[in-house]
Parts: sequence; structure tokens; C-alpha cells
Amino acid sequence: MKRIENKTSCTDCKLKSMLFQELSKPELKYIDQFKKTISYRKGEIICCEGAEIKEIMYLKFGLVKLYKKSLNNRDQIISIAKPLDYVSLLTVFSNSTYQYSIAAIEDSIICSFDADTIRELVLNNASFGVSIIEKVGKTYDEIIKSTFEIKRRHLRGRIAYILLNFSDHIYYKDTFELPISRREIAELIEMTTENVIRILSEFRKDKIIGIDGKQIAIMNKPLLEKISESG
Amino acid sequence: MKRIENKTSCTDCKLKSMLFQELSKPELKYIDQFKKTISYRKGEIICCEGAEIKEIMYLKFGLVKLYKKSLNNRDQIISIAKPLDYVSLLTVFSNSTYQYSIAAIEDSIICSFDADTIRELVLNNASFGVSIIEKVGKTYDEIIKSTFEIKRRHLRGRIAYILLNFSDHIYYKDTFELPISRREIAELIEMTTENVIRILSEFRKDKIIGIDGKQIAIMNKPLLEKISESG
DNA sequence: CTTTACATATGATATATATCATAATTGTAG
DNA sequence: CTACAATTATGATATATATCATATGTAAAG
Repeated sequence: MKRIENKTSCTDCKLKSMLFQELSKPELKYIDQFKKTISYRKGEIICCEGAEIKEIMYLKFGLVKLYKKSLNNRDQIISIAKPLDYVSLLTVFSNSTYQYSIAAIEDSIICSFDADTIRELVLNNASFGVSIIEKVGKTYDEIIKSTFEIKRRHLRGRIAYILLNFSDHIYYKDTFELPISRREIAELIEMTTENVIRILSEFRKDKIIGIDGKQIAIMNKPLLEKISESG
Repeated sequence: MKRIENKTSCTDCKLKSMLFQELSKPELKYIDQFKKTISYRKGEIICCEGAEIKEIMYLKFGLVKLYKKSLNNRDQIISIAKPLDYVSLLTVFSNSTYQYSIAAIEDSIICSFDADTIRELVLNNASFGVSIIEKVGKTYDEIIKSTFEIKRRHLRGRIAYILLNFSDHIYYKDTFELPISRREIAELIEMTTENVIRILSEFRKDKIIGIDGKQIAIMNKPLLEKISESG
């Protein structure tokens, strides 16, 4: 189902900024030879935990979820990543197999580079290495921060927190379409699907949000923020 | 309360292996000039979340906890680190302030290097940079794995899991002294202090473990493992 | 077009876990 | 040595959350 395209060269790509800004033009041209640009449809799996890592992937467009599978069919979503957020995968330099699975939760475009080639580049360009350390470290710190924030809240607070997160840090709008199902929200903030649905309904009845399927409209943001903080 | 010593030079240090093996002798001599070796007593705070990062610290001996403070006086322990486990701090290259607090939970010895000096070294020695990426990435992946394992268990399973963790990955013995209080165990595996105490007592009554204060003896390991897996 | 599976929805009930209360023990500061 | 605080301990109770049951709507499969 995945389609490979190859239009933009790395030298012209505006999205290289975060990571590849340390690379020279010749270096960019060099990695461009090994680059694949792959589109994934919403729902498609990009990589599976345990599989061998052969390439380094960069999210250029879309939204993906990082998750770990649990035996009892209850996965845990580690984080939701958006473009520029990070090079998926974090694990690349430290492990030979993927430690997480990744799936597209919106139509996405991934730039994929041969892992050995990137490794070679780092050895020849230390400041490129530093920018990778910086980016990877910041991403992990954010994952840990977010886990911390979720764990310290009760269910209502968790729902409020995650709605505000979509609004303030992903869509930058008070009206948006949830990219994931109620079940996946449950896997993201550690609760049951029924309670996600129930609390969303409560918020709707209290006129804090409007719901139309996956469409969410935040109607009383101050109250939602208060619930996120203390509820 | 912290005492600064300076006996071993980095060139002779057996603990440099993980990270500094990529450095040449002159480089080791160079960082040696900026190195401080500091001893901390059990209970002492090594650094505080939010403070400016001026040095990179390496745990040479002892045991420390990485934790985040919560408003309601209920901290969350992110992980327990032992020597060679990692350079504390993970955050060093990605943030200007500490994202976690660190405290000694056993008498510990920390090697502390000026952060700018290390940064400079990385820029001059790319393979040193690669080894940092590898080590930091692996450490973060382990933290996320352990969080995943704790979240998917019920309370009894969590207690079993953490006891096995001390036994199998920290002390390599079935009899050991807990380095942390029941309250800290609660902060580590996300439950209340009372329930930690209660379940430990249950395990004692069921002859799975022996308890004498902080001294723990695992008496029925197969059963403890079964509880960790499915209980 | 029917069948099947999955997502959303809501109520009733069960249960795991937290909270509250109290006491003994241990550690610690004066 | 005494006084105070923190830790360990256990029981009773409250409550947050999960589980079970059932229904409707919606999307995928034959």
C-alpha cells in the first residue's frame, strides 16, 4: 500500500531545518542518493517493534503514533509525533531492532535514509552528531514529561489534558478532528475505552466541548484548563 | 556535606569504559584537568530539576534515583541508576536546565566534568559523539520499557516486578537491602505507600519473601516471577 | 445486499485501589 | 536522654475506575 515518490531533493527541502541544517551542500546531495520518500495512508503500519533497523526515518508530513504492543491486546501509545518533532526512530543509534512500533494516524510522508550512511556522516561531521544528540534527548525528555503529567492526573484531568494537547500543540485550533479512536485515546492516557467515551460525554453535557463523531470543538477552554490542572 | 576528592586519573580509571573508551590518551588527560570527583552520602541531593546545567556527571559508584517533583508532595521516581548505567544527566545536550532531580539512595561517587569541555570534545571527536548517542538512547529506551512494564501490571505484579528488578539487575542476589523506603517504592511504581507495605506483608505471610526492615530475602522466586507475569 | 466486525454510547455492578484512622517502631534533632 | 518526626504496619471504609451487558451506528468484507 505504500507508495514511493522522489520529488524534492534534500538540498531544497524546507523541512531539513531541524536536523540537517548542519550538513553541507555536498553532504546533502550525498544522502539524497540514498533517500526514499514514502507515503503512508492513515492506519498503515510504518514499522514493527522487534524488526531490524535498516533506515532512519524522518516524518515530513502527517501524524504518527509510537506504541508498544501488550499481550492482552491492550497496546500502550508512547507518544504522538508530528513533523519536525523528531527523526523517527529514536532507537536508531542505540539498538539494532526497533523498540517501538510506528503507525500513521493521518496520511503521512516519511523520508527514509539508509542507517549506515547516516552513521557514516555523523562520524565525518561531529556537529551533525551534536544536533542529533540534542534532538533525540529533547524528544525523550518530552515523552517522559508527558508520561509524568498523565500519571499524576485522575481520569477527567487526563482527558482534559489530552484534548488541550491536541488543541494547543498539534492542531493550534480549538476545533479539530481527533486523529485517533476513543480506544487509542485510552491506550495513550492509560484508561479504559468506556471511560474515555463516558467522560467525553460528560464534558459534552457540561457544554465544555462539542462532539460530532471525531470532530471536537472546545467551547469552554478556561474550564477545561482548570479540570486539567486540578480535576 | 559533599566531599571533593581527586585520586584516580581518567587515564587509569576502569569505569571510563562505557563512554570514554573512544577518547585518546591526550584527550583523557585533557578532561582530567576539569574533572571533579564528588562523594555523596545516602539521601543527599545531587541536582535539582530546573537548575542550570554546568557539568556532565557520571556515576562511578553507588546508586541514585532520578525523579520529578509533584505539587501535592507526591514525587515520581523516573528510574534508578547504577554505575555504568549512564551518564547522569541525559538532558545535558538537549536542555540548559535539568529536567529531573537526582539524589543518592546509597553512598555514591560522581565524576563531574565541565559541560562545555565535553561539548568541545564531541565536536573534535565524532566517534565519542556516536557513543554518547548510543548510550543515552539505550538508557531512555530502558526507562520507557520499564514504565511500560509497570503500567501494564496490577499492584501485586508491580511489587513482584520491582523486587525481581532489585534482585536480578541491581544486586544480583536473592537477599538484599532495599535502598529506598516503602514510600519511594510507591513513587517508583505508581501506587500508595500503604499498599506497598500491605502487599509486602502479604508476600511475607505467603512465604514468598522474608522481611526484616529494609532487608529482603526472596524465598520463592518462581512464584514471585509468576506473580510478576500474570498477577 | 447481507453479514461481520468494530466504534461509539450508556447503565448497572464489581473490584481494585486510595483514603482515613490509629498504633508501634525507628530514626533524628535538640 | 527526651521529644518530635518519619517510617512501618494493619484495619475499616470510601471511591475511583474497571468490568460486564446491551444497543446503535458505522465501516469493511464476502
